[in-house]
Amino acid sequence: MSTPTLRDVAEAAGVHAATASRALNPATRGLVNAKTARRVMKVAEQLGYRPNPIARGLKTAKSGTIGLVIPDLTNPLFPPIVRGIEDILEPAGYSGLIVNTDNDPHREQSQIERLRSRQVEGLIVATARVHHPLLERLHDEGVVMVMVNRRPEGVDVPSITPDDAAGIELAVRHLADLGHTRIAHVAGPQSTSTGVTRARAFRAAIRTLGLEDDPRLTATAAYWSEDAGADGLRVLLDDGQEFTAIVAGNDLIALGCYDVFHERGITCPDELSVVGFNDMPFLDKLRPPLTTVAIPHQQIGAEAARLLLDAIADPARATRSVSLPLSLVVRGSTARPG
Amino acid sequence: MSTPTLRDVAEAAGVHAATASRALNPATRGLVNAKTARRVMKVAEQLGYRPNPIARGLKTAKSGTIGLVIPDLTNPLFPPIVRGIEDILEPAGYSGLIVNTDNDPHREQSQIERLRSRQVEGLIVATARVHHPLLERLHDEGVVMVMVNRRPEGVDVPSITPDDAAGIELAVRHLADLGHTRIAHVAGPQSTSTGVTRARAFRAAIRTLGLEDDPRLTATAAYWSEDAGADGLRVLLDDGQEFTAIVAGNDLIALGCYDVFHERGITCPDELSVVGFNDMPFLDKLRPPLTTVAIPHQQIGAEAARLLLDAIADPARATRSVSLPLSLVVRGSTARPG
DNA sequence: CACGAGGCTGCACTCGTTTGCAGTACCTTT
DNA sequence: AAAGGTACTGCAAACGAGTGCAGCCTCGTG
Repeated sequence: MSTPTLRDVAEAAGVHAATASRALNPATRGLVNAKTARRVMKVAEQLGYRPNPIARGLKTAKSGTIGLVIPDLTNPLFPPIVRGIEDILEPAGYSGLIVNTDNDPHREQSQIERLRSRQVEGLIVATARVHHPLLERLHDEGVVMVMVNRRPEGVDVPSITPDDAAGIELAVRHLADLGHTRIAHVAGPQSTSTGVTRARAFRAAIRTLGLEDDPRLTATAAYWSEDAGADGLRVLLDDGQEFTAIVAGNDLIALGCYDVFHERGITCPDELSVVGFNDMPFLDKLRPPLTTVAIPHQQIGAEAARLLLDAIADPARATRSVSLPLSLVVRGSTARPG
Repeated sequence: MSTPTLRDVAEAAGVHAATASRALNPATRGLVNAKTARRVMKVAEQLGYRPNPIARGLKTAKSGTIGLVIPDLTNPLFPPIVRGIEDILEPAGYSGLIVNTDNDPHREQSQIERLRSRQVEGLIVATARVHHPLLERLHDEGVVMVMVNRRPEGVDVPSITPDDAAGIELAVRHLADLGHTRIAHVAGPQSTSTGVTRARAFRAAIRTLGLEDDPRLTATAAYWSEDAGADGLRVLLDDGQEFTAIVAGNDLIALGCYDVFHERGITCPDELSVVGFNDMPFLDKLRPPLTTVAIPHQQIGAEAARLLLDAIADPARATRSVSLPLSLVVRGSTARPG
């Protein structure tokens, strides 16, 4: 026979199913005789009874699942975030349902529909599009959600973001400490909020540290990609700019810089230092290993899950947002200027 | 008000809930008058009706979910597999529930318990332990499952595995074609089935290609790790063996070889060629980019999902197992012998 | 000793959907 | 015109657990 039901337990313990239900539920256990409760629990244990969450969900309108909306699990950015989320969800008795949107708005919409029809109790959204009417609508409909890696615009939704500005300052300060004075920035696309924030933070850090604040030392990559990063650095180089260090908008852009080094016979870190952003896996395997700003992905995920659970428990609570501190991982791509 | 229920639709369409149910379900639609069916469907559409899978699951004892048991999502091996699985599951109306075991048998057990109590209809297991009493028990209890990356021992369960032997032969043949005759192998731990299979395949390939079959050209790494790989190569080198190319048990071991090259001033590929195994992400970013055998991770996941869906649809069907062909990705770490 | 008050427990209904069975109406056939 | 079929449709009972309500028993109190 298959898994025992509540009735089986009740029968075996010689009580009514209702009593068994109350005995097994810590919240209602006080309503039943302590001795009876113990007996029921023991029988349940012996029979290996597991409450059927589907049946429970039907009655309580709670599914015990939450939806994780991400662009693509294959992007190494997300697995640690997901892991962090699951680690919090699991002890709380929740499970995560992952959907990939591939950054396609239609897919995103239909995937979220799927999640909603599966009765998820909340959403953790990690997709990156800036303006987002769908999310506004969901929020209006009372769907509980939390955003990750991006501060929502207009919508009153809690969010978890890395403190980009502080991270950039960490990078610049590290280079300044090494003795660099002319530092360049290959920024990410200025159509993304991260790209803008980091570029702005770069200039701010340069100024507060009293370094040379030359707008010509900033190039912009068209995409968050290796190729675009390489192009960005080439522009700087072909422009005849002089600099001894580069702060890249993210790790992929830094990898693009590596390609240009190779192509033009520049040695790193002797002639040019680079620091990346994100701390993707395997960066320590590069030659030279890349110095980068590490984002606490797992912690971000965990924090997001905690926020969501709070919001589910008490939807009225004021939305709060968290900005997590970053750290610098110093490896071999940065050194004193030659 | 919240999402409309089947009864709401039925009422709005002027029929009984049972009729609405039949009209909405393609399988039973033939039982109801075509005109009525159309009306019901139109009303459902207008009201934005979404069947509640929880209620449906309660009645049909099908949850529409399947469990994905993996050691750690953070390991870059798994995201593509998971992605491949989800891509098949989704159009079939299923969702995957991911759990991480961290290779801890206790955790594995409790996680699988969790999945079962959530009424998953099947399991895709990608954990690596060799002997596995838990899985045998589950199989005996009639739990439908599929194994990934590992052929089950003793248990009669379908599995999807990469064709390791063919992959190794690809690597050896590539090196032979380049002109190498004395090829070494830094094997993975011989306590793992993959380690054994690949080492055996290596010797077999050497012989079929008529190369020098010298047992002293094989060293064994104690773990699937960079350090262990480095140690393996050092043994070979210190032994005074002569060879011009290395087939590494996997990419991490190959990375270990890179470390030794660096440490002893050996240039790759001029003095020594290397080929890895797995095609981890970012291998193309190394200097030199690593030639390696690529495993079709996503396809493996997809195939596993297909097999599982088949098994769910028809549990009686004979278990079949699939071995997927691999391909060689030629990059910069292999060249003609100097 | 009678009565009221708790403390427990059981009854029965509910959640939203599916499905066997019974019924109705209409059509065909003899 | 009656009998039998067919094509629908409705009724009601599930699935497994949660919960308001009523009833029972027991104990304490006046």
